[in-house]
Amino acid sequence: MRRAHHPATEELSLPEVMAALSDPLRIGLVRVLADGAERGWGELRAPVAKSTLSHHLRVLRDAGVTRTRQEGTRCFVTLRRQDLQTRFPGLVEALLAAAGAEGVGSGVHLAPGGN
Amino acid sequence: MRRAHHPATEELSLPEVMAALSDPLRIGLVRVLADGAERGWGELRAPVAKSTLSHHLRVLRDAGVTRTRQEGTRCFVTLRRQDLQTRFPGLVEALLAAAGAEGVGSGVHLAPGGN
DNA sequence: TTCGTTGTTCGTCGAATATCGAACAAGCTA
DNA sequence: TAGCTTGTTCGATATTCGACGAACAACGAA
Repeated sequence: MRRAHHPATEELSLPEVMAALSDPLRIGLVRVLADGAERGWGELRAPVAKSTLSHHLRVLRDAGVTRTRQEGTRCFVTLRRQDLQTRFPGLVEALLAAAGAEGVGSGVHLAPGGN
Repeated sequence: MRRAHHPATEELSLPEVMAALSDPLRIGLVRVLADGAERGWGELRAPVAKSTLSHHLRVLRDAGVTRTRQEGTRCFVTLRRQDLQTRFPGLVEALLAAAGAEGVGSGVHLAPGGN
């Protein structure tokens, strides 16, 4: 579990962010994180193998969409909403609104018990 | 030169549109078309082979981002801004603003003489 | 130290993408 | 009809992506 790299705000790449946000599962993850709360990795439920989920979270992290904090053997994920808003104003809001209206990424949700 | 398929407004897929807009060259094409004017294919200049340009225009068209009209042996392209705004409000505006600020897709431009 | 938990990384696979040049097709034009 | 122009389509490559299971690494607990 090497320490993950997070691009600085000024390093965010628009095409990279757009690409990260072009997958339904990743859009679902962003939706789940949209309320700004920090979520535990294990709290995230998606219909894919955990290695696949790890991959998608890495794509989001590498693009600068999310931030991962490590605590012991656990990880916590947050949406870098302010950073994204600074660099690409309105983009995430528009995406979330559209995704919500369309039900994109609805396969992703949180563990019932708040696990 | 078969007649191209254009998805209806209600058929636009958010992930597909996001994917179409995740390539610098395609973002550049959208920027060039952002003023709403219809542009001739031959007017578009990009640092790629014409078959590659044709491919990118097809990706945009298939995703519903642009509309292609054929007139004789020539093609004219427009941005489907209203359709996109209807389905994904604010998305294209946010993208254009960010791309403009970042200079994304600046390799694409119009032929000097308006060809 | 020995487990058990928690994510990451690795190796692999098939599908998709970006790119090019060449060949092609559809209309004009001579 | 014979060219010319204009894009599209067709291979051919090279690369990337999404997915999986298995192996691994880091840490806490027993």
